[in-house]
Order: sequence, then C-alpha cells, then structure tokens
Amino acid sequence: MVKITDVARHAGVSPSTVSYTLSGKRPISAETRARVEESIRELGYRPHAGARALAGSRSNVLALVVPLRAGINVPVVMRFAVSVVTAARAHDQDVLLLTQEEGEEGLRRVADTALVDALIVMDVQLHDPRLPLLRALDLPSVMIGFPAEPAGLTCIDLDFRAAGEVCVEHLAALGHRVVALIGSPPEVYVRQTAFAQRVVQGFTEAAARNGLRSSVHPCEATPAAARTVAEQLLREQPALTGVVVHNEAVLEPLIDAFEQLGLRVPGDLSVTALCPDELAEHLRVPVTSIAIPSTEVGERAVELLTRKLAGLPVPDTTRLPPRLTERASTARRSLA
Amino acid sequence: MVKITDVARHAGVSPSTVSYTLSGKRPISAETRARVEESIRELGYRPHAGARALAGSRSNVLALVVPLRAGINVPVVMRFAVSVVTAARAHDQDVLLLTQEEGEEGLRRVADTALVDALIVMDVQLHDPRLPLLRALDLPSVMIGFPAEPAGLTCIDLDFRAAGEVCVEHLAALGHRVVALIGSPPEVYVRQTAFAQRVVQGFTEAAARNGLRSSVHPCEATPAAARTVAEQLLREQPALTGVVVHNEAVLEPLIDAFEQLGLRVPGDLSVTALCPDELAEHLRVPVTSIAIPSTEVGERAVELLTRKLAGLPVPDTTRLPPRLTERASTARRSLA
DNA sequence: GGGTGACGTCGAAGCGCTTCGACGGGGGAC
DNA sequence: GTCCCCCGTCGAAGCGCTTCGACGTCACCC
Repeated sequence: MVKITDVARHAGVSPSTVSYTLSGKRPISAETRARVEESIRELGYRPHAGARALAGSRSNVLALVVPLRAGINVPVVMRFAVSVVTAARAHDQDVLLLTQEEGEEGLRRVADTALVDALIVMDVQLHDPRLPLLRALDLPSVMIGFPAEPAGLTCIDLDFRAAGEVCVEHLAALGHRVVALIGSPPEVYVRQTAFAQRVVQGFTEAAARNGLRSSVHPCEATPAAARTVAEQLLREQPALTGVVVHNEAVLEPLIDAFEQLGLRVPGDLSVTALCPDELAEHLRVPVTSIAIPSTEVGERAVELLTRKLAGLPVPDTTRLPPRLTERASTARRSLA
Repeated sequence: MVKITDVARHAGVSPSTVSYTLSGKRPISAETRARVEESIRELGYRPHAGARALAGSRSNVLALVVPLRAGINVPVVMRFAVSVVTAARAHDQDVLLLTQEEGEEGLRRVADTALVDALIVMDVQLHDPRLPLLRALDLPSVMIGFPAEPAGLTCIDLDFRAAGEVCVEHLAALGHRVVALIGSPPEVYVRQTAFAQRVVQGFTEAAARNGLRSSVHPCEATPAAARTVAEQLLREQPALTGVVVHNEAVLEPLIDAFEQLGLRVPGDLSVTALCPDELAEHLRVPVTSIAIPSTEVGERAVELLTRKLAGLPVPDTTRLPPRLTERASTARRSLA
C-alpha cells in the first residue's frame, strides 16, 4: 500500500504538504502542487479511509435507511437509493445501507462508532419512534416524509397537497365540473403517514376554489372494490366527468370497470393519478399522472445533508412541487 | 465520545485488556471480563470505526454493487440487497452501496482506500469488464451470476440448468409427452449472460431423457409476440400439453392467448414458468413456477465472503437448487 | 533600511484502536 | 523444592492521516 509518506518522499516535500495539497486547506505554490499531484498519479496513491476518518473526524460516508414495511413501492425506493448514491458520490461521499429492521439501535450504532457522518431516513412516519433519537444525535440527518412535528428536523418529500390541487386544476382547466377522488384503503387515512390526507386536502380545496362539485372515496386495493366504487360513482354522481386516483393498485381495474360500465376514457371520463410513471405509461390507456420524483428527492436530500455538514443553514421542510405529465387519459369535457 | 482508555480506567485495567476482552484474541479471566463488560455498558462505549480500521486493517464493511441496466428486475435486486445487509449484520459487517455506474474505478477506489474488506458484485456478465480487476484485487469478492470463465473467482446463482430440468420433470411426471419452452427475446440468447442458454439446455436434455417431444421458441417481450407464438405452437404442435415460460413479460399475455385460442389452463395445457413469485401468484391462473431465490443468494453470498475473509476455503461456483412451487396452472394430462 | 505581514512549507503531536513482546505469578512435573 | 511453562495482564509501538504552531523568505510600506 502506498501511503502519504511515500508520496511526500517521491515529491520531495513533507507529508503535511501532501495533505494540504489534497485538502486545499492551506495555500500551496503551483509548482509544489504540480509535483505532488504528479507523484500521486505516478504512485497511484489513495488515502486510507480509516486513517482519514480517525485523524479528520470525518468518514465521508452517509447512512441511508431503507424501509421494509409491506406496502412500500420497491422500484421507487430503489430509484431513490440509486439517486442518493449517485448524488453522494458527486459530493465525495459514500453510502452505507441500513435496513429499517435495525431500527434505532442501528442508527445509534453507526452514529456512535463514527462510521457515518450523516443520516438519510426514508419512510418517516407521523410519530416515528426514531424521531427523538434523530433529534438527540449530533449527526445531521434528513428525513424523507413529514412527521407530525417536524420542527428541529430536516424533512423533504413531494408536496402531496399541491399534487392533489394540480390534478384538480388540470381537470378544471379541461372544463370538468364534477370530480371525484378515489383514494387509498380506509386504514391508510388513519395511519402512520399523512400524505394521503394531504392529497385529500389539496383535492378538496382546489375543487372548492374552482367551484367544482367533488367527493372523496376510499377504496380497498382489490379489483372487486374498484368495481364497486365505479358502480357507486356512476349511480350517485351521474354528472361525473373527472376522477383523481390515489391508489396504484386499483388504477387499472378502475379504468376497466368504468369502460365496462360504458364510460370511455377519456371520451366520457378523464382520469388522473398519483402513481409511478411506469405504471401510468403502460396501461391500456396511458394515464395523465403525477409521480413521486424519487430521483429529485434523493439528490435534494444529499444536497441538504452536504449543506448541513458544511455548517450552512437549511430549511426545516422542503416540499417538492408536483409535476403532472399529460397522457391519453384526460381530455376536454365533451359538451354533448 | 467515550473511548477505550475511559473504559480501561473505569474498569481498572489497561486499554489492551479492554481490547482483548472485546476481540477474544487472548484469554481474559472471567472476573476481569465481567468488570470490563460492565464498564462498557455503563459508559456506553462503542469503538471508533475508523480507529479500528486503521489499527486492525479491517473495516468490517463490505461493498455491494447493484446493477442499473435496463431490464433488470428491480424488486429482485432490492430483496437481494436487503438480504445481504441483514446477513452482513449477522456477521458484524456493514454494507456500502455502490452503483454499477461507478464501474471498475469505483471498485478500485473502495479497495485502495481500504473502505471495505470485500466485494459482492451483482449482475455479472459473461465477459464482464470488471473480471480482470476482481481477479487482481487482493480483496475477496463474490459475484452473482456466472461469467464465461469463472476459474479463480467465487460465483453463485440459481442453477438455471436444473431449473429448466425441474420444469420438464414436473410436466413429465404429470404425464405430458409434448412440451415447449417459450423463452426470452432472441437477443438475450446471444448476449451478456448465459443463464437463458442454460435453461434451454436443461429443458432440452430433461425432455430427451424423459422421452418427450420438445421445442424451443424465443419470444419478444410484447403481447403481440406472445399471441403469435401461441398460434404458431397450436398449429405446429397440436399434441402440445405442457409449456415452460422463461420470459416474465409475456407470461400473462401468453396465458390469455392460449385461452382465447380455446385451450384451458391447466385443463388442456399445463404452464410452468421461471419468474418471481409475486408475478406467478397474482395471475388470473396462479402459475406453477421457479423463482430466483434472491434472499438465499444474498445470505449465501455473505457467508461465502465471510469464509473467505476468515481464510477458509470456498467453492469456486455454487449453484442453488431450484425450488418449484406448484400452483393452479399445472395438472395431470387429461387422457380425453 | 528595518519592520511587518503574508505566503509556503515543515515537524511533531495526536486521532482511538490493535497487537506484540514482556512479565509476574501460580501450578504441574520431576 | 526447583524449574518451566502457561495464563492473564500490561506497556508501548505503531496504523496512516490531519492539523497546529513555527519558521524562513520575500515583498511591501513608511
């Protein structure tokens, strides 16, 4: 293994000069720098991570805690993880993978052993048991998702409220006057995360603001439930021409059900959804949708962490604006 | 931060004694051990990872390189990653996540900086450019998948050949005499990984061994292609009663096509597949299938690595036996 | 022309841990 | 009873790097 003293000898300087050349923490003359850099290249020097962490009290590693819970969207998590790693590398950091299974003990471990400099925690619940620990730890952290009480933490996620609004605005702009939100199973609304409620909020308020008639319908994640909701909707809201679906599992069955009930999409009914793009694209009728911007969330999370590590101020909460992708499932309301 | 000297002082011993208590590398009397352990607990001591890595030249971290290539099955990768992390923790190791994007340079970096002790490389291609590097590096590594020339490397994967065989044996045992393999798109067979060919091999040989008539049909990953293959099969092999599908994307369209052509599954046609269990389970007719045992692969990979790190011998190649899960899509051949 | 910084570099002191050699004491072998 | 060896423990020497204080040199100012 080639070490810093080897480089120093080869370049005819002291080890500290090599160190300063690398870190830029003190001025080094152009010639010396050139000589040192040449030596580094020639010898293939790579500083030892452990030694660096020990002396510099920075490991240049950040921990990423991924969820395991049933019901999480695996491809979204994966895309997110990859974007975190990529963004981290751009900031000269590596990423240690932790599973949620390790829980608070895992967080404490990597923090106490100084294995990592910072934490990214995904899938944060409203009353996440890890919150007190994260507040107490002196490591900077960023969480994906919003707990009930985000003060003193740094949180980031899609702005679900705005997502609900944008869907409605889109339908309103197309002339639709009666809209419905077909949501997640009832238990989701009383549960650990608040994003489902936020979508409802945004949906309802935007509808009111635009003078639309609107209703909200939770729906179990089964084709049968989808069918039932569709039938009920037709019965109770015959004037309905626009729906927002926030329930990936029933998006396809729902469209099938509507079409079997004689409603053409988008001819008679415009459909928008909150779901991953892959799903929206690959349906028989590609669906106008808003996706969770997993890549952007990952990048921004790393960026926030980097700023915190540098001692710069960061906002407590950042809500990413939704981006609606128009596809074949929405159209101007026919005036027939 | 509490350090080893704090513990030593508190327990009235020397730092080296604390170290030996922790590592077990030298005998420590029961009383001393108890005293030290109590001090550790009381003070909440956690050894500094960097210091440990520096002094002990072991970081207790292993790198996991995940693929990004289009066409990989994300949930499978994710499940695999999680099982690696879990297994690694059981061996007191942490896991650093690398993306394939970083390529050979990334491997070299984590190796040269001594950030990690060992490597797990997923999605290894037949002529993977990383192979020479992995051979040259003095870090132990395990690869998921088999390159063309696995000598000197440690590889693990599902035994695809046996998987092909098992499907045929299952059909043969049910009395089927004419079988077909519906495979991946043609390009897969001339491409980077060999597993597709191995399935064909196993399929063909098992068919011959059992005296079955058999044929192999590559198939593009589109519903239209599925339909075409189904029609062709009916025309050319009217006596066909069993198929093996090794192409996730067309499994559902294929079954649809067969049923639309008047063949009932499993009444007239038994279907087995190589695909993830989730897919097999959630089809209209749940399909008898063999899945890639991602969890097991992950565990075994970590185990192999642990043995290598301990200097123990490991086999160059380990092929995990396929496990066929019987579902509703296969039945005894009707003698009608 | 001497004082004063700023610049560029060096030496040495750690960072917290592991490990090697050494050493005292007690038990077994003779 | 003596010798030897092994058990249990200690002290000290690093592991490879960062960083702090110090120092020499040169340019510039009054």
